[in-house]
Amino acid sequence: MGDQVRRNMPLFPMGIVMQLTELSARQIRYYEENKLITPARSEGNRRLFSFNDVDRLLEIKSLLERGVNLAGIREVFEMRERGMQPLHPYYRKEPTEAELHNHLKKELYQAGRYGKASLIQGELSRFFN
DNA sequence: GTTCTCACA
DNA sequence: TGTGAGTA
Repeated sequence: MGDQVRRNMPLFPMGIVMQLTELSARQIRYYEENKLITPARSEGNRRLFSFNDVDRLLEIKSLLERGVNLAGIREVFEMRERGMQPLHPYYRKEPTEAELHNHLKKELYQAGRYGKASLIQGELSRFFN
């Protein structure tokens, strides 16, 4: 058995994953709806999460706390799966206060010009990569 | 007892 | 996102 298959082996039920990630069942199911994770199912239709699923949930939680929305997170995972770069969230460089302020200042300016502040989060995902 | 889907005084 | 209903 390779590590790859071991990582994707369906093992944990909802309750365990909730404790491991400190996310509510509601949130976990919601992220699944958005295709951020695709846990397997038991015969009784119970979700069975793999080690990778838990890992991804922790990343989702981390990105969410940094202001990235689900669409942005989807892009992050998509890029990684397309083998663009071995970018691991923990290797990613944290933006400095100055960079962040400057970036938000520009975003808010653009948002003001077009009247859509909702673009901020989507743009943010690119900034963090 | 736990998880699932669905829906919202 | 929380929460309650009614199941499996």
